Amino acid sequence: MPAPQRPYHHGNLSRSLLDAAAAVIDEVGPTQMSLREVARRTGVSHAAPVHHFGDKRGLFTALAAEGFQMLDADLAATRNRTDDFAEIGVAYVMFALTHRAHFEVMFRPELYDTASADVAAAAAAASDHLYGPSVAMFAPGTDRTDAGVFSWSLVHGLATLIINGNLDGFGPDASPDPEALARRITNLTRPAPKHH
Amino acid sequence: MPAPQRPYHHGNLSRSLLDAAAAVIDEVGPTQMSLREVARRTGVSHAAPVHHFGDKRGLFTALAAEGFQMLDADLAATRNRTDDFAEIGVAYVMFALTHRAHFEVMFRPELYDTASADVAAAAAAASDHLYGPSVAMFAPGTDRTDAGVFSWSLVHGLATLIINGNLDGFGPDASPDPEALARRITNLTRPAPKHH
DNA sequence: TGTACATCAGTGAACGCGCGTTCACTGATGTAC
DNA sequence: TGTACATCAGTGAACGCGCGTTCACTGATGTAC
Repeated sequence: MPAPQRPYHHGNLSRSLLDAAAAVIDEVGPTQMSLREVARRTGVSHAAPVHHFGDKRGLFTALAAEGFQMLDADLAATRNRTDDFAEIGVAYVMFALTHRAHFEVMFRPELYDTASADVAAAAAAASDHLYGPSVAMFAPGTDRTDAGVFSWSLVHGLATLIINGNLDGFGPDASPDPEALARRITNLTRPAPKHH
Repeated sequence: MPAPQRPYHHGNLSRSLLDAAAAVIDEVGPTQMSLREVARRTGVSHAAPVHHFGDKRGLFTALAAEGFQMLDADLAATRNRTDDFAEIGVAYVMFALTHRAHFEVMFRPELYDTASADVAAAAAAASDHLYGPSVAMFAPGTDRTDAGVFSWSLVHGLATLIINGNLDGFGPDASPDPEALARRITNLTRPAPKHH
């Protein structure tokens, strides 16, 4: 007898559903993502996701948690290399661009369960990587929260404008090489070009 | 005979629909706004909007154009008072917070017709008010576009983080007085506290 | 080594819903003569 | 001043659609004994 083309049990459905969800969100945005489309792409009945995420909100919560964990990991890796905010900012922007679906979900708290312990822990850890190196950029005595909000706003705004396509057509350098753009922008926070 | 409670013709339907749309978007976001709900709130048949905007995209286009015009007016008024980027940035953030619905539509180009002449003209005028005062903040020779993208990212990011509720719980000063927060943040762009 | 049984993972039909758009229509308005 | 008629603005029923969720079910797996 021939082996069945696909076994009854998927084996890795949770993972596959998350990947498919990210792909759908990349294309149509989080609010237009449907569970049925995600199931369809995974080749599974549209009722199957219920067993893994409960409902749509559950899937978003899983994506948000995963996103903050990845962001935390990326920023930690960069910070392991340097404490220069400019580079950490570049890592933030690059995370947003390469994990656009996760990024979009993460910053729409109305989509998921923000009380989730997974989400909260990873989000706190990630934001610490931004806030920490920020204070060093400013005059002594600058409020730590203000410094953090400044840095976060800068890189979050840049990532958002690029993702939404608002920078398209604003000079030749805006789109083609976002990493170079991000590096130039975050480096503008330096008080003076002292380093050679 | 008693006067009819409401005349057959609305008289100001276009304006009323735009206002209702803004109210709905304030509550559920642009992607969840439905034409039927907008018509419902305006007290009019759900097919009525067609006569004024053609389709849903048309309504979004009208909102975007109106939004950029209002933003342009707000920034122009501020710039008439001062060329200090910090104040212009505050005006940008305050516009976003007080015209949240318009703001959200304006920066989702996929929702509306970006080729609309009304939109393009107002958007260009508004961004000029940001780009202009930005260069003055940086060392001579700084690229004008980079300086503009920096400033825009900063204030756009701050507005976005506040609107999305991402700053909630990040220190006592984050939410209660957004104008004071915005002013503190934009003032951090000053090279040194020279002015008394 | 076998067997009974609980549990887990997935199916497919059905539910009720709200949506954008189309359609034939009607009431109101304005303009040509 | 009156009348015909085109145009504009709004109605309400109907269309087809995709959605999230529920439901009774079945196939597969693992574990107790």
